[in-house]
Amino acid sequence: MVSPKSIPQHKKLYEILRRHITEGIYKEGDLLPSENELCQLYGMTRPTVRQSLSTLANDGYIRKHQGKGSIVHSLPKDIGILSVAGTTSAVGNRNLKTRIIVRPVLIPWQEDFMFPLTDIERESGCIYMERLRLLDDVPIFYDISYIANINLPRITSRQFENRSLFQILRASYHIEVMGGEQRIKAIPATGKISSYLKLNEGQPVLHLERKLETNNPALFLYSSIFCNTAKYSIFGRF
Amino acid sequence: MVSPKSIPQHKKLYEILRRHITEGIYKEGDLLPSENELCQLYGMTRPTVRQSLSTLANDGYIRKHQGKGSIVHSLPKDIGILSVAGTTSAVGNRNLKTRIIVRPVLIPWQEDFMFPLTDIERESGCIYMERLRLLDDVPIFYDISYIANINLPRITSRQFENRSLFQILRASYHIEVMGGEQRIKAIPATGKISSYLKLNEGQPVLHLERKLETNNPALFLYSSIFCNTAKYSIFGRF
DNA sequence: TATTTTTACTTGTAAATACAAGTTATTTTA
DNA sequence: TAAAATAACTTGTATTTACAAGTAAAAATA
Repeated sequence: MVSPKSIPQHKKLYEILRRHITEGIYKEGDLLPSENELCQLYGMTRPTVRQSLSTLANDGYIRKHQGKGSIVHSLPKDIGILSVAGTTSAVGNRNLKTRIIVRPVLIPWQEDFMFPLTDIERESGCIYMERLRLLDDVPIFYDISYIANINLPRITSRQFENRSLFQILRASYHIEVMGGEQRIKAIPATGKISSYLKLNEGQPVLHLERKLETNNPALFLYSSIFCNTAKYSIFGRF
Repeated sequence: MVSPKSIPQHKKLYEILRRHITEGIYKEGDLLPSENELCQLYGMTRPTVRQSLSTLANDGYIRKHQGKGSIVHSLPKDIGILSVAGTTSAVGNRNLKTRIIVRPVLIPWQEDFMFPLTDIERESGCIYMERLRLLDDVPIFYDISYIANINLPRITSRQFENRSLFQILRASYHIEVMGGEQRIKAIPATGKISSYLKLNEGQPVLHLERKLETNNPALFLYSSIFCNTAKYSIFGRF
């Protein structure tokens, strides 16, 4: 298993501040303590503090302004790495439910997979699952996930109801998503997709094909996501 | 006007390396010179070099590996900030054309604009233009742009054919895009959209509403983009 | 020869220091 | 009072130094 080792100071401060922002201790528009104040507070030097703030800025949690300070720029609540923004009103995180359609099973990779695979991935087999995610009991995401079976013992027997796949991977296997790539297109709803998302055949559906990189350089998370964007938009920052 | 001032060293090196990567001097998978070599080559200290590399990594041009080095991870050719990835084969940049549908004109902002506007933006008026972007003579993007008329003299009389809006803003006004946010949805093609993109009514179209931040904190670039994703996907990295 | 160990090189983390440059509030001056 | 200058903040840039940790090739060893 992965040992905790010693976590660098700049990462510790990053996690502290990120938690303070996401938990609302610092609210949107608030000014963070100045770099020198953070130095004193947490007993670090300015380069170390600046590295934490730099990461926070890159991740979109704050904006830095020379002469002013660091201003909190909190992101909308996200679902995994995706975010939804209501077209009419803001969406809380409360009414989000996850329904499992196909429990995690170990299967061989399909020949014509949407992304090229390494030999190691092919040999390891594919953990496959299908989920439906609902907002206010309206199906929004139909999500097909594919993960190479590399160092993920007992994953097929874990509870995925109302828990993010990312949360489980992070908590149980110390796997963190580092970045990734995706292809986006608009397609007409057909068969399974239209029935799961409760749309008429031919209605437009957003289709995302994504490959996520993790802190394990051999392990990628793949997913094919179909979104009903009639009521909600996908929201993104870059 | 914006004076050139003195550009920081880390930014200079960033630009040099970025150009070397995009121009193919360093190809995908190549190892960049080590940090110490770059220090010697460009007469900088390691923290300065590291800042350049850190920015390159954040922008997705390289990946850093402890003990190994920095590996080039070049992005696909982009169109503005958007990227396209062919579903069958890679797409070069050669066959890309831009057709102006509505030349830049100064108009008042519409009341129900897709993003909230500041008073300064409203008072400044809106530079409006419509463009169609074609790949191999097939219309892919129908692009409506809105820019607040803040310090952009003579912009309505510039040449936009086959030049990116971003290129012009960067070259003529020293405006650089820092980041932004977007909403994505799938909608059915209607009227003008279906005719410009040569699609049947009701066929799925990708709709992006984006707000881009610039190095001028008062200036944002807004655009509403309709994409024909029947043949090509929108490609993104994060 | 094959394995292990060592060495050299890579990036990562961290400190202490200095000055530049932008912002804001205060103070001074007209 | 109102404008201008100043001072006291803020973040930005940059150098120097040191050691930790990961990687890969070279050398030593079995």
